[in-house]
This record gives sequence, structure tokens and C-alpha cells, in this order.
Amino acid sequence: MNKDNINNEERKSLNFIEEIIEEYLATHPGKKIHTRFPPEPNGYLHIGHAKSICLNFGLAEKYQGLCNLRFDDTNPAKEEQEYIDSIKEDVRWLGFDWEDREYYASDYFEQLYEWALALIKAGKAYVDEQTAEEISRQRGVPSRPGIESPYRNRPVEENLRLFEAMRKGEFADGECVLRAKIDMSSPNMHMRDPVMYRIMHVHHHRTDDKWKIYPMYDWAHGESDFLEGITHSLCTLEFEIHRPLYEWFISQITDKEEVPRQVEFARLNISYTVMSKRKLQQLVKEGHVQGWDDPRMPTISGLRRRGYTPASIRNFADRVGIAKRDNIIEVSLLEHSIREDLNKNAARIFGVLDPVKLIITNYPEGKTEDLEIEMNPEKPEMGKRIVPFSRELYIERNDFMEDPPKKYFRLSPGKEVRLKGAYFVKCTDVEKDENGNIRTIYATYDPSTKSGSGNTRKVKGTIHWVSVPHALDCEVRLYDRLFTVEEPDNVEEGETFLDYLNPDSLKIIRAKVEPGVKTASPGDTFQFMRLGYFCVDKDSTKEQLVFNRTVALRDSWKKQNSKKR
RNA sequence: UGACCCAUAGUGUAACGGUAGCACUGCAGUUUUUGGUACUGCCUGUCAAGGUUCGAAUCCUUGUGGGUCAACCA
Repeated sequence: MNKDNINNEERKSLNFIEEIIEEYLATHPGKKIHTRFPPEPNGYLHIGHAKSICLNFGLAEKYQGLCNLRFDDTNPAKEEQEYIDSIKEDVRWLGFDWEDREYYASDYFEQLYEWALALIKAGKAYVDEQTAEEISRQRGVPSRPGIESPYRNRPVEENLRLFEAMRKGEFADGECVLRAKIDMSSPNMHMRDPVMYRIMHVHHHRTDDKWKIYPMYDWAHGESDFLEGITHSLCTLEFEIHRPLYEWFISQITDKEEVPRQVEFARLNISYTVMSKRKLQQLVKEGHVQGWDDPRMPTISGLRRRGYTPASIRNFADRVGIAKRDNIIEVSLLEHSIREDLNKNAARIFGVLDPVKLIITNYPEGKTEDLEIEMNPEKPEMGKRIVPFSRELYIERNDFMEDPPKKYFRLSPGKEVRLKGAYFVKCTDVEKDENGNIRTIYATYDPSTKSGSGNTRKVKGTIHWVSVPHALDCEVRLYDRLFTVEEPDNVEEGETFLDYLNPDSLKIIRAKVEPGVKTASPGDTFQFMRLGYFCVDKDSTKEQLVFNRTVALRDSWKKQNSKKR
């Protein structure tokens, strides 16, 4: 009871859209809110869409309303079934369900046509036979009024006849358009007789070749919302200036008081990446990345392949907030969200990315011990795993220094460290190759320090390891940010975002992992202890596992050192 | 140089005329069989100038800065 009250207090902090909704609910007793997520199926969804998906579906969930999935498929020249499939997969993967409410703007083409006819009959729309360039020129500029089309006042009958001919395919692409008759001197460019229909002799993925004319987004979108009974039509800031046009269209087709209310919020931007569909498409088409699901892409499929979880993305979407101010979120917030989830849930394993051999001279040759090591200290109920230990181990090359600085807690000549889950070892000798590179480290172990044996001796450092005869070879793909600058969208004159691609965004290495992971399958996530979070990539084969690094662990040692330099 | 929108720590986001808070980042420390996690502490903020008011981040005016709009794209 008391706790609930506290929660209610805390929940008081609403974003501005929630405030609008709560006010709506308060003034419309018995009503439920109804939102929608309306992607155009012309590309893959990215994390910016995830923000919108979480907003729309999340609001519906929170206020016991409904959220539709609607494809804005009004431009068959750009849209494909492949994109529809990927969008559905991504929304589902994020954890949202549109049940049977999967709609398409193309479902409404007939109704839209009827309404267009009514507009023509009311003298509110006309067929314009000018070229796109002429129309564009007449539209004027924002600070100067446009001029009216010579076809603007042709008789209703003629408009009706021509529009019908358009539908029948009696015109070639671009020969004429249907325009709304509004106000060529409006300071809002969208009100200067906007185009409602254009002619396109193009096959549509759902309506086949039935239509030769296709409605413009501005004409189809608000009407689709209206038809679906959407109460709150949430969109990004750039559509704010379209709102008067949507309202005008709606006022032409209905007297109903209850119409969708459009509310605009700022789109998501993230530092060191790009978010526009056009640029993402360019990255894919020009081969700068290996596909829409390349783990460096901010697409949902890319993040999924990178090892991000639905929960981490939902938490991230929560944390970035909803407001009207342009923003650039630091990638570190995204990284925090996935580390938070995986720290709690990912199994720990040993993986050595840059192996160097450690030989324990006083450990019997040929002996193997199966050590039990916890899966996840944050989650003891995950139990333990068996890790084989033997005389020869791989350890991380940078876990040894011949001549260490004072605060170095790892292995160095004469120093002792704990091998995680095993024994203390003390370095006794080093063997180098002809170039002075360390080839083998020699050490002795202290049998009385076996993990869990109750030994009270302390040592400052603990390192991970993999037994040489048991080690599994694997490929590891180390990903870094795709761009070298915070705002690739905002570059100097004459440059493009491509000039700032990070040449080191992907490094492929070979590594050694503990044998227990042999049976892991694509999508499984692990913490390589002390290194970072990794997931099994779909490129893995029976012969070889491939791991993607999702994100490295925070590393205050590395940070401290890079600062000194 | 038109219309519309926006302005709070480094980055985001709260405070609804009454003590500027939270998260991330950064820094310092405690704990630690992960230099991780957890925990503690610290740094840094109301774009400017006027006005209204006992009292302004909040309301008004002006300015400044940023964004959006001139596809037969969405």
C-alpha cells in the first residue's frame, strides 16, 4: 500500500505526450487510446524506429489501449516485401504484438479515391496538367507567395473526367496530377495546392497492377489514421508543419469531432553514427558494411546480430526520453543499457584474444583437473560450469609485463597472481624469440591456493586463462564505432559522412576459448571474463565458432593508462 | 529576408509560480576470486536583456542561437 503510493509519486514524472494522454483520458471517460506505428516498407528499421515503436506500443500498453502496425505503402517504386518481412520480425523481436491489427495504407486506396472524388465535386481539388518543374516554380518560396495554376479553375465535370482517365491509365507517368485547391499564398508551403495523386505505372506489392495512380503520403496518412480510429498520431518533428494540411484534409472528409490528434516529438540521434535511411542504404549498397544486419549498423537487425537484447533496447528507449528538442544521445548510454542487461544475464566464459603460453613447471605433465567455476556471480542460480585445467595455459598477452609500472596487478617476473577459479601462480622465467617478443612464460603454482579451498592468502590480481590442450580455436570480430566523428551528419563543406568512416571499425582475430562453449549456437551471449560481452554469430560453423564483440567491459586500468600518455 | 517549432550540467531528461532533481559520462574512494559489478562522494546547469510577481527555469516582451518547410518521397 505504502509502496504503491511511493510508486505513484515517482510515476508523476511524465513526458509531454503522456501528459496529453492523461488529459485526454480524464476528459474522455470510457475511451481508450489508440496509437500506431506506421513505417514505410522501403528499408530496414533502425534504433530511431525502435524509439517510436517503444513509444507507440509502450503507451498503448501503459494506458490499456491499442497500437496498430500500419505500412505506409503509397510509393510502390521504392517498397518491397522484403522490407515488410524484416519490419515485422523486428517489431516482434522487440517484444511488441499488434495482434490482428496489421494494416496497409493500400487497404484504403479505394476509400481515398472516393474521398478524392468528393473533393473534386466540392470544387476543392483539380487536375493539373503542368510538368513537375512548372508546378514547383509556381509554388514560389516560403517568403513569397506562389502563383495559381492555369488549370486551377477548370470545371468540376472536366476534373472528374480527367481524374477518372488518370485512374484508368490513359495518361503516362507525370502527365498530370490531382491537386488540392487550398491557398497558393499560404506561408506554409504545404498548403500551396499540394499534390494528392500522381500517375505511376508501377507494380504494387499488394494491389498488383490495379492502380495507375497512387496517393501522396500527405493525403493518405491522416486519412489512414482516421479510418483506423487512431486517437493519438505520434510522429517526428519534421511533420509538424504538415499538420495544418492533415487537418484541412480531415475537415473535408468528416464532420466528426473526434479525429486523430497529431503530436510531434524529436527523432533519435546517436553520436558516432548516422540514422537516415538514405545514408544507411548507401552504406549497404556501396559495400561499406556487409548488409543491413552488419553488426556495426544502428539497424535493429544489426544490433541484434551485434548481441543487443530486446530488453536493453527498450530500456535505452526509456532512458532517452521524449521531448521536442533536437538531441544527440551519446553512444555510451546505449552501451550502458546492454552492459546492464548482459552483466545480469550473460554466462561467463574464458576467452583469450591475444594468447601467450604460460607453463606451470611444477604441475604434473599430462594431468588435467576439471574445475567448477560459477556461470555468473551476479546470478548464482545459473550454476557452475566445468573448465579443464592443465600444465600449459594460454593467458592474455597484456596480462603479463616484464617491466611493469607500480600499480600493475597482473603477472610479472617474481610476482604472483590468481588464475581465476584455479591456483595462484608465480612467474619464474620468460622465454623470448629472436625479436625479443615473449614466447613463453614460466611459472610455479601453489597447490594450497586452489580456488574454494579456504586459503586466506591474498593476491592483488586475478587473470583468466584457457588450457592449451583443451582450447577451442575460434574467430572473433571486434567491432568499434562506424565513424570517427561524433556527428557524421554534420561535416565540412565538400565532405560527406563517408569521409569519416572508421577504418578500424572491424578487426578480425583468432582466439582461444574454453571447450565448454563448443555447443553454443548463434545468438547466445557470453561475457568473456574481464574482456567484454560477445555473442555467437550466425556465420559460425560446426568446425569453428564466430563471436561478435557486443561491447567491451568498462576498463579503468586502460583508461588510467591512456590518460598518462 | 516568411511561417512554424525548440532553448535547463559534457549528453539527455524532470521540476506545471515556491529548496533546480534524475540517468549517462567524467573524477575520487570503498568492496571485490572479473582493474567488471555494486556502493559512496564530487564536478559542472536554467541562452540574454527587460517586464509581471512577495517570489520566475516556469508567465509576458524583445533579442540571440538552433531546427523544420520550397519531391509528382515518406
